[in-house]
Amino acid sequence: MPRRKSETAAAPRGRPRAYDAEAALKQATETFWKTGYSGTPLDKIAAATGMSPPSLYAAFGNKHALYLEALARYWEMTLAATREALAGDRPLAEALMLAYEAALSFYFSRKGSARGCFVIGTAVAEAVEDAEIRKSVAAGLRMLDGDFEARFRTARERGELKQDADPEALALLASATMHTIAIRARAGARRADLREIAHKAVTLICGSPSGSH
Amino acid sequence: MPRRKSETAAAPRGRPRAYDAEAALKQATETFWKTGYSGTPLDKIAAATGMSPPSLYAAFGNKHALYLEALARYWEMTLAATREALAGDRPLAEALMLAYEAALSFYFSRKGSARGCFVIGTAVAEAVEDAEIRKSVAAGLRMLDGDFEARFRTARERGELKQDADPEALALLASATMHTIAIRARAGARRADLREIAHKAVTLICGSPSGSH
DNA sequence: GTTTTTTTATAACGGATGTTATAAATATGC
DNA sequence: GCATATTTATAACATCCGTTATAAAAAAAC
Repeated sequence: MPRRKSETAAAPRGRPRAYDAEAALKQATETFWKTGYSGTPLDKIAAATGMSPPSLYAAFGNKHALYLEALARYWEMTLAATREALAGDRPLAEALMLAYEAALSFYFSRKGSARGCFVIGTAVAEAVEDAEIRKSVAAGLRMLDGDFEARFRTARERGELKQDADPEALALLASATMHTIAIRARAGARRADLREIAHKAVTLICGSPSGSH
Repeated sequence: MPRRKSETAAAPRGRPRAYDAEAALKQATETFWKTGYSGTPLDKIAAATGMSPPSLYAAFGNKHALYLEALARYWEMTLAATREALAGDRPLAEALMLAYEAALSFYFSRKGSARGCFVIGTAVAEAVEDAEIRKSVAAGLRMLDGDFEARFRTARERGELKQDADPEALALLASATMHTIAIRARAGARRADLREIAHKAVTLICGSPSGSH
């Protein structure tokens, strides 16, 4: 019995696409990550994705739209990772450390080379003159703040924090810790040192250490 | 009585320079600040400084050397401002707030437009692929950490902090607060909100507020 | 005033940039 | 097999990029 292909729609009429848009976006992100938006010519994107410039334009519009898509996808992935780390019944300090560990796994590529945060390493540079990028950065930062604040609020309700603790202020310090790690990773800091920094920050933020120390 | 010109050396032989290298570097910095290193063509630098490309090359070498000089000068100025804020007999929380206020006065131009930190807004983007810029960023971050740590150490000696306080860890949070402010300023945050963030962070870092609240 | 020295302005250089026109290639529908 | 539809690869495009050659301009030295 000849089974249908897994795609729901019928095969389109013309020559089939030779690229996978999802995979291409991922590789484009990797390329922007290294040299930034202004610093990355479209040739490099074409080489990294294996797509020709016309295919890139057909798939994404233009360089700017492609970058915005990469930026949006990065926010989705990292915010999801943070939320997952903060969710669940883990103790507060453990949850925070998990969030920073998740971030570090983004900041260091699989080969171990430090590239830092995509947002802070590439979007922040464009944010002043590019309103769309600035808007994306501001919205993402707000989301991160909100996720941390919600977790601290929960912690206070659970009795993990003193009743007079300020969830908003603690969230700012938690975000700040994320930011400083992102910056330091791009400046060449070693992963172990950044983990240590995160641990020191978590210890101070939570009042008392959770694990060792 | 004909007084000598203030310059010590005798007038040089050829046609006199029409530019002031110091002022030009300042204007070049302002230009890089907005659109980053990769995003700023030399034409814009020439227009901002009023210098022709050959004069720029004679004065600074090339675009890369010019940027490095701007970066070095920025570090000098901001680190000096931080040190000055932290020096003296001011209470700890007041000294910290002064340091953040000094930073904010860099992050917002005289016309009030937000541009954030020059390092985080322009150098961090290049740091991954440019070893010289990365080195400058890393060194500057280390200095900032050190200045904060020294102040916290002094505070502990003076009894402003509990005897078991960890100056290194506190310095990391103080630096992180600086970094998060720098990022948010470039993402369009208002100055008053950033001042508020700084105040919240200082309150947490110092244990108890110094001024109001 | 002529020579020498340095800086200036103009324009050029080769190559890179983002984007698009053109035509060949590869699929479906009949 | 032929017409139709879509994507591909190649190359062109106008412009911009960082950098430098060239010659005029402006000062001191003699």
